[in-house]
Amino acid sequence: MRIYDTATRGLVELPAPPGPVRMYFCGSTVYQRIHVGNARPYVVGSWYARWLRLRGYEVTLVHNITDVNDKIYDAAPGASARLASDATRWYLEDVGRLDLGDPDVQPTATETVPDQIAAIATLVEDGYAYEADGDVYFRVGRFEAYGRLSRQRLNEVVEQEPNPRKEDPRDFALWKANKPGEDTWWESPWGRGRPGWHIECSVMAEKHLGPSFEIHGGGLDLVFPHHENENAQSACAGDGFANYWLHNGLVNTGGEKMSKSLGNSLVVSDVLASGVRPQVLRFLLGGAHYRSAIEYSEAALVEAAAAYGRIETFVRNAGSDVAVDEAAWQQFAAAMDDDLAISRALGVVHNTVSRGNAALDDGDAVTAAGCRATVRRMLTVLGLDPVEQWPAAAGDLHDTVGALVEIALEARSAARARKDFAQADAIRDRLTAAGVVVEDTAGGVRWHLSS
RNA sequence: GGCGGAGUGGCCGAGUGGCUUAGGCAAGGGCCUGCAAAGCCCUGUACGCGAGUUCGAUUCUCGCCUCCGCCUCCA
Repeated sequence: MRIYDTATRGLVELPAPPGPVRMYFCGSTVYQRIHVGNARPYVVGSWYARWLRLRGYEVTLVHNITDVNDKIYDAAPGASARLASDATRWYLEDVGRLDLGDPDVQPTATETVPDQIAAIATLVEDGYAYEADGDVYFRVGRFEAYGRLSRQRLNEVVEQEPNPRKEDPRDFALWKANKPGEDTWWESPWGRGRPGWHIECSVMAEKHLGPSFEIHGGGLDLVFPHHENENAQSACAGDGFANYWLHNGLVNTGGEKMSKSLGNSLVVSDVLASGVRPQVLRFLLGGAHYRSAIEYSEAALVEAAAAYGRIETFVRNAGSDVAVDEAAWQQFAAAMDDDLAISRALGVVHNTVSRGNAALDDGDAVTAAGCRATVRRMLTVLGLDPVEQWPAAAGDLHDTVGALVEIALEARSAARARKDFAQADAIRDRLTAAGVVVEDTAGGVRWHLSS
């Protein structure tokens, strides 16, 4: 199993199963509903974890929730705690609707504040940090590896707002003294305040995964300064931090990155409410290599739905499963083992679908069923198995709905047999209006409920 | 200005020093079909520009152009 590591800019071989593989992904700052871009690291993290588990690794997956932040104060003056807890609930709802199974732990920054204060105190004691007027800053100069992850040159890093409290303009805040209007705060050895963004993640990761763990992930836009700073805080003590850094490409819309601050966010809950199926959204977000940027648009969504629909139709048409085609599975697995080369893996899926369709055309039901079993096994790893998504009635002709539909279809067949096409079409139209999609295929008449 | 990434056929998107040069979507032709849907078969010869290395480069090197991200909150 190979994985691309941002720190070394190359592929590295993961230790053999069972690992362990402990993974931490930066989740979202919660002050509004998550957008499609926020969903990508969630999808990528889940898929990585699912694949590693299938390969026999012991995986622990942590996705954090940042629920204390300037943005939250700004968005809800005087009611930041309330907004944070509402938005945390929204986050969990939205991410749950993506339907990929829950991460093992989803810690919040606020529940970890005491640990953060302890971590900051240790850094101060050891001389890596200093207090200044109720703020605490990390001494960047004390950590000689600073800049190595993001390959920034320290002297080129420009500070935007000069801050006279800092010893060095590149130092960053670990603890921020309470300011007027900031209505969520904690007591600390340095007075009232709240933690900085970077220390939150460091502490949440180490609390749940230990001082040293395998993979730290997040969006490509977090490499600098966020991950660089996390690394500095956590690695300066000499007990390590993340062994590998994994970054997903961004989701663009209209040619530029989707982000809350640019105001071009497309919110996951709206997208799903508009009728886009979660599996299509996942198919779109995962269809390209996880490290490249993807463009999110109406057209992209339509294409993803068409591509996924082809696979789904085949699974619907191919009858029941028999033994998996090992050769195809091996090709798929080889792509997945190569830093989760999803596009290549999906190519194998599509090839298997084509082979299955051709077999169906030739009346070779056994080959078709084998392809179906193979496709389903591949898609299950990605949480995309169509059968699992279908309403139970569609797969079971023995329940009430199925029995009624069967009766209607028999009447239609009889009408067709006596060339009464007007009657046959009328029956089909009635079924369609009732949400039952009827298809005449090489293998006979099939039906399913429209989504 | 500094750091990093990318430019592939109508669109999306893999990949490779030459070999059968993925795959999907869309398009055209054919087959099947009462119609429709689904499916099958066929068609399209692409790698930003300019040099260089090489017997041969889309793939390696250099230069250039363009785009994106980061350097400030950001998945």
